[in-house]
Amino acid sequence: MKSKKRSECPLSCSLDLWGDKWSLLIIRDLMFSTKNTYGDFLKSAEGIATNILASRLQSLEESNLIEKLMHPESKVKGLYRLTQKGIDLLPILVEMYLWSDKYFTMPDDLKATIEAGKKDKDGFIKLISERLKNKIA
Amino acid sequence: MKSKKRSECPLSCSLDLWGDKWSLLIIRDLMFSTKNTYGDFLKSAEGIATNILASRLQSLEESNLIEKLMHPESKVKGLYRLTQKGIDLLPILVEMYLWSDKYFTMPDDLKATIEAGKKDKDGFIKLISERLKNKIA
DNA sequence: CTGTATCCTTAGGGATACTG
DNA sequence: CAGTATCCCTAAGGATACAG
Repeated sequence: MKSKKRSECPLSCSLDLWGDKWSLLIIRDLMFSTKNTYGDFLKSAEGIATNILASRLQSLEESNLIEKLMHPESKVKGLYRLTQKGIDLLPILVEMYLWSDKYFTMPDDLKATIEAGKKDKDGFIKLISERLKNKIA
Repeated sequence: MKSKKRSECPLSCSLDLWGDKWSLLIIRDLMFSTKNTYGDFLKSAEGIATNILASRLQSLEESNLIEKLMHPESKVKGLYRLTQKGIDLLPILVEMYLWSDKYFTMPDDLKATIEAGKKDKDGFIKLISERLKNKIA
């Protein structure tokens, strides 16, 4: 939620930017699904509230992790996508998935993806990363 | 702070366990410094409040990310250390540092460490990880 | 010094209504 | 449907006092 800086520690600074319970879930949606609109994010399983979503989209944009574009098919709709800075969070998310895989039971629809990430982590990161970069370019 | 489960998504589950603004800072202290007591954590630069620290230590222990032992030199003191589950968070923290290195200015005392992590990430992780495992064994 | 407890303020967040 | 606004409650968290 972009809280105020607590120390010079880079880890702490990162947490101040996106270390809340919702920001990374929006990032996740933008990374691993085709979700890219307000309504898409709302529909995600966690059930984020409308006001929270709006506030997070705003703070993520202020932090330059995502950017908001005009939707090509609608005047009112925004279209959100990751910036390079946001894309660079990918290795962190991947490691989180790998950790989770060790300590939680994985939903079926994720098993294949995780397996790919486990087999060839760097390759997997590169693949997704390229895919996302192409959207920017 | 171990909030209630919002979905089956492993990423979301992880955040429910340690995705607050303080938990990872305690983990950081246990990983990259010699801090291992209540007073040590209190002294960290971010200035955590006593009640928050106590609550986080408790929830991290409940989640089996850390464990509390008797301090060998004191009857009243607790001694905290990472469990294997906690140690396994290391790659996540390392990726966070590497991301930070790209987008924040690094404090001088961290530059050398980060440089080591950048040069040989896997080796770095293995090194720290072994060091922490030896404390458990 | 290690924690616990209490007080109190603010921020997070759910529900829902509302506007374009 | 996209987003804002309001209401209201609960959780987070700072300050400080207190107990062993």
